[in-house]
Amino acid sequence: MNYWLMKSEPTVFGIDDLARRPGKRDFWDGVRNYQARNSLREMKKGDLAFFYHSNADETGIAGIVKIVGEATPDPTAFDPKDHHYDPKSNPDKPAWYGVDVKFERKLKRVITLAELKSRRELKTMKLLQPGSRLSVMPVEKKHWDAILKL
DNA sequence: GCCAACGTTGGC
DNA sequence: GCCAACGTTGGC
Repeated sequence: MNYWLMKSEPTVFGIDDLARRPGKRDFWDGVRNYQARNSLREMKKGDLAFFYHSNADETGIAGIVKIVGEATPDPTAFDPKDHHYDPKSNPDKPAWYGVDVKFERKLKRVITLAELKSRRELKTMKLLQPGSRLSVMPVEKKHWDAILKL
């Protein structure tokens, strides 16, 4: 079982949008970066991911989602009307993928980026490396556990 | 709104 | 293959 971190802007799609429909699955689409895409394809059913709010009033980890469906081609890449449309992508050879996620729980409070940065034990997290802008990335178990203890 | 860091594109 | 120009991400 692996752990992940997935970013979204809460004004577009936040943890509350998931919390509103418990038990339902949502397709995590719109990822258009190859490294992030590769992480999506490595995800297995049952993996857990932190739901991270970027560009938010409170930037940080807001909740946890469960991966309930492994990577399948992202249909928004083929839809000219979609904001994430990729004119170069070809349905016969899909470049972009998404996974199915399900709401697991909200954290009692948002664990802010500032707090994550302040923790010595989290220094080596991928999220905190300078210039790290990936919207989907792996989280080491030791970091996952440490964060849940905050 | 600003801007640094990064990814992508395209000319050569 | 190099690299400048441009677009995007995301913190502040």
